[in-house]
Amino acid sequence: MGITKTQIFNTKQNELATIFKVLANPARIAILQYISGQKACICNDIVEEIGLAQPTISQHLKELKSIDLIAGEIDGKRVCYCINLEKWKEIQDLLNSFFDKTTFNCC
Amino acid sequence: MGITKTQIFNTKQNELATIFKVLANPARIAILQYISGQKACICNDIVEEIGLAQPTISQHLKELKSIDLIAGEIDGKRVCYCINLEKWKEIQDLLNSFFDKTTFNCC
DNA sequence: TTTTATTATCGTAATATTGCAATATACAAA
DNA sequence: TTTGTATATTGCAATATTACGATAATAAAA
Repeated sequence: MGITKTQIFNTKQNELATIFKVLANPARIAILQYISGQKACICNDIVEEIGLAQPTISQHLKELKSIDLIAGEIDGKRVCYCINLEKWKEIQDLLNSFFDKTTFNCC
Repeated sequence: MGITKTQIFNTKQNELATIFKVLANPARIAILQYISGQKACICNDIVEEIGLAQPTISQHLKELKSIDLIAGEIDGKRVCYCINLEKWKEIQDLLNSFFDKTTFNCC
């Protein structure tokens, strides 16, 4: 049905899945890598860098913002997107916790 | 278009996205947690445990198998799914490497 | 004010994903 | 062999995602 039965699962499971979903796209991975690689605060050279249309990039940025992975700072007519370090580390910890807790094998 | 322009991105970016995509579903998270929580080798009590139809679970298991996150051992008419510890840790390392390399902020 | 540049939103087309009923397959037990 | 049980596959309906053209919104520059 294309719809996920979130009611069946607990909050943590759904939260984890949501985070993974935001990261589950090479364009968004590339955007994150590009933003983090810049020393100065960079705006939408991202569009030129990535090679997707401006509305597409804008939409991907919105999804990254939806879990606070990045933040946009308005600078005149430009917007500067930066990685939200606090959230970034929080998510890394959350994923590691998932991987560590799920490491026991049954065979 | 629902289709991702993978040609635009490099192998590592696509690989990362694929891994995230497999994990981007609460049912698959729950399956992994359930499998790893069992001391004995557990088969499809998963269907009963999770609360989705058998074909649905079977499909999710197939996706988890597609990146070797789990392996299925045939035991008579039953199949025992276990976490592939080696791959599991490999993926955890890969994700940590992504998070570590992408930690520099621009603002 | 008009123009230009930057970013966001809307609408839409194409493809992907989720979920399940029906069915097929494989194997063990009777 | 037949029956029952466990798992996989197929086919389909519903919804989600990806991408982009057109357009709106915003702000600086002319």
